[in-house]
Amino acid sequence: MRTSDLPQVRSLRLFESMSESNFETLMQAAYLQTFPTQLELIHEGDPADFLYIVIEGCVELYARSNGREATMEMVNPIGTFILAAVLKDAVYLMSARTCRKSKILLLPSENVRKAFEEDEAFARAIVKELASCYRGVVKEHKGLKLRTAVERLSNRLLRYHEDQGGTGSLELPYDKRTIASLLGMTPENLSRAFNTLKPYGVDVDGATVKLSDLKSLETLAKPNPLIDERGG
Amino acid sequence: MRTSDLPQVRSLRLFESMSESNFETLMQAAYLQTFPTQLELIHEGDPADFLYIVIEGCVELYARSNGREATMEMVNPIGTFILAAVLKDAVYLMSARTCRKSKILLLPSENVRKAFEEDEAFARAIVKELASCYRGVVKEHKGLKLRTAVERLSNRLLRYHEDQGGTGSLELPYDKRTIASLLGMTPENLSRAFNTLKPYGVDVDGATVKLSDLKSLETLAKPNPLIDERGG
DNA sequence: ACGCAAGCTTGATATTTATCAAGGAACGGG
DNA sequence: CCCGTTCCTTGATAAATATCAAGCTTGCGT
Repeated sequence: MRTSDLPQVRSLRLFESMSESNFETLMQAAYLQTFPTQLELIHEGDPADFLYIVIEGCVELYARSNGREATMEMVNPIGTFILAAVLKDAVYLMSARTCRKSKILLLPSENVRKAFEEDEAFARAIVKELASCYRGVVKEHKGLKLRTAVERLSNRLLRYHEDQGGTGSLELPYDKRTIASLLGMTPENLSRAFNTLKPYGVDVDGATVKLSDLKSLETLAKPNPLIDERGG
Repeated sequence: MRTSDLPQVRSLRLFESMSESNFETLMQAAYLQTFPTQLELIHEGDPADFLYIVIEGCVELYARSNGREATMEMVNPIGTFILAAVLKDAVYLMSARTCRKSKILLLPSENVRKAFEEDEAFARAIVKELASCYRGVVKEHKGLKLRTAVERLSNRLLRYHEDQGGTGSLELPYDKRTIASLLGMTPENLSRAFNTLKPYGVDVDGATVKLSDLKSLETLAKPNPLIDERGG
């Protein structure tokens, strides 16, 4: 793989405490590939052959059942996905596809598990990472069970707003239909939810959203750190 | 703690590969307590002081936001809860209360983290346990996003039925209102969902449910191992 | 046995969310 | 520049789910 990407990968919490030689061994087994947009990287139910790390671009994790499909999570650089399946040597629970041209690092499962067995620091880092992932899903699940669609949208807007500097304006990072599915609603419903939020100072123009009355939006959204805070 | 409970705890996947001396040290710091029913053991937002292990009885994990409350998970013997919060030294994301008189083992967080630092086998076992927990929540989340209330109930009945030996009859393991909340619906809706399932051979009498037409129920439920299978 | 409380069910209704159908804006390829 | 997508929005309607208000068991304590 190209050495210019290595420092980025190395700086991931997952790898930073790993021994230099184990890191090198692991990276020598890795494949760095660039994929076009909308390419299915993995399919739920398949055995976990690789651990994936998004270097550039963006990946959507989604799942299907019956005829329905739901977006589960979006993975941005530098983020990993499908760690649990790799460690358990189990099948993937989610499918993954690029949502734009993306540079992805693939680490063969066996090598990851070997590094996990041989490098204690790596094993401990994995625990931290998994614990964070676990808490992330629990928060998502809480949001879905305890909030209405409009509340989920409000809180998501507040999150994006803060992520982007809190300037009173934000850019939606994904297609609206993707955001709709991520929030557990249909695209039509997302449109209507945006309309519901107009009186709370939310103005949408394409992917740009202006928040002109944060206080009132927060009163409606009632953000809760035990649902909305990331990394906590 | 009473030594008669030790072998059970030791046999948990989490502890079985731990060194004998580290296990003993950890257990010497532990408290074994019996709690009455409906006692709140932990409250979401509080710092994670203990790792909990249910020895006897049953514990409900639940969460609140706005005025709403939702059951997140039921923990039965011998099961642990709040592992991720303990490892991250973070606050609990969920509250917990006994749903009957319960014997609980409490391991102080610091001792768990110390054992995690000092016992490599324990650290690795924790990874396996966390990966399983993670996949468990992902499955719950998929179920909620991809299935209707009636489908969730059907699949849950099929699961309980199988757990209890597949004799055509099953006992609901919790109050109906708890099951309703666990499945993400109101008690009224659960009642109606049971009525909806009558034509599929589901007959309810108190906590006893008879399944007289498994084939037809399965056709409706469309069970999916990537949602319903535990430990997979 | 009686009365009360808890848990569940049912009915009526309201709210939320999804579906279906159509139309409009934006954008890329020829 | 025009055509044909794709994406989004809107309106009408349907389905799913929640809420509110009784009422019905059941079981427990007295």
